[in-house]
Amino acid sequence: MVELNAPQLDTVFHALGDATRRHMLHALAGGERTVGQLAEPFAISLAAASKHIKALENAGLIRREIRGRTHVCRLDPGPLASAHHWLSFYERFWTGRLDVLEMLLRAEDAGRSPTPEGEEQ
Amino acid sequence: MVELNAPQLDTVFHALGDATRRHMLHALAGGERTVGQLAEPFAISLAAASKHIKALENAGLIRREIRGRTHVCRLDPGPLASAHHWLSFYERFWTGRLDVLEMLLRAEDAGRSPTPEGEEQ
DNA sequence: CCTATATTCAACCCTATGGTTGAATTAAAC
DNA sequence: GTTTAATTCAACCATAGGGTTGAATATAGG
Repeated sequence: MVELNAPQLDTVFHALGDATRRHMLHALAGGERTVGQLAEPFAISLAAASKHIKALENAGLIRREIRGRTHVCRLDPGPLASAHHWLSFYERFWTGRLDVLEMLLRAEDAGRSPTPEGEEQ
Repeated sequence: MVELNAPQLDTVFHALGDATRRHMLHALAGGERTVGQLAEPFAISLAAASKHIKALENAGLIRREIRGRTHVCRLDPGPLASAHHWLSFYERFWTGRLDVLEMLLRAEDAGRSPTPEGEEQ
C-alpha cells in the first residue's frame, strides 16, 4: 500500500469531506461512469460536477480516460486504502484491545513533558 | 459502532483534512492533553490552535473537560471508527477479493442504463 | 486583592471552495 | 459541413477556512 504523505492525505480527506463527492465515489464503485452520469443525480450544473470530479481526480481517488468526446472515470482505490490505513492507527481505541492500547501508549508517550497520569484509565 | 450520516461524515472528514488537526489527534492518542499542550508544537497562535481544537470537538473526534482554567482534551474514537467503517466499503477494491468484488458489482449495478462492460477487468 | 496563566472571543484579512452562467472546445452524427 | 452532444473554461459571486492581533474571561497563586 502506498503511504500518503501529509499533503496527499489533506487532499484525500478533503475530497471525502463532501457528500456529493462521496456519492460519486459510491457510483464509481459500480463501475465506470462518464462525467454526465456522475453529475446526473445532483441538482447542480455540469460545471460544478466537473469541479467535484476534478477534486476527486486531484486526490488520486479516480482516473479519467478520454474516449472521444466523453470522459470515462473509474475508481482508484489506492488513496482510499491509504486513508483506511491511516485510520487503522486509531483502531485500538475503539476495539477492546486495551492490552495493545496500553503497550502502544507507553511506548509512544515515553519521553514527554510532565506526562499526564490519567491515560484514559 | 455509530453510523454517521452525511453531514457528520462531512465534518469528520473535513476535520481530518488538515495536517495540524491530524497531528493533534495523534498527540491525543498518547493520552489527555491541554489546549496549550496541543498547540505547542505548531508555529501558530493559540487562537488558531483553539479553532482547530474546536473543529475536532465539533466533529466529535475529541471531548473537552474544563478543569479550572485549563481545558483537558481526550480522543473520542467513535467518529474515527465510523470513518474507518465508511472506507471499509471500498476495501474490496484494494484487496485481492475479486470474487466478492464482482458479486457486489453485479448486485449493485443491476438496473442501470447501458451499463458499461469494462468493470475494472 | 493583585497578578500571572490558560483559554476564548471578536474583528479583521486573504485565500479557497462551491456554486452560477455563458462561451469555447471537441468529437460524434447526420 | 452543419448540427448536436459532452465537457471544460473563464469570470464572477457568496461563504467558509485558517491565520493574525488585541481585548475579555476566568481561575490559580502569592
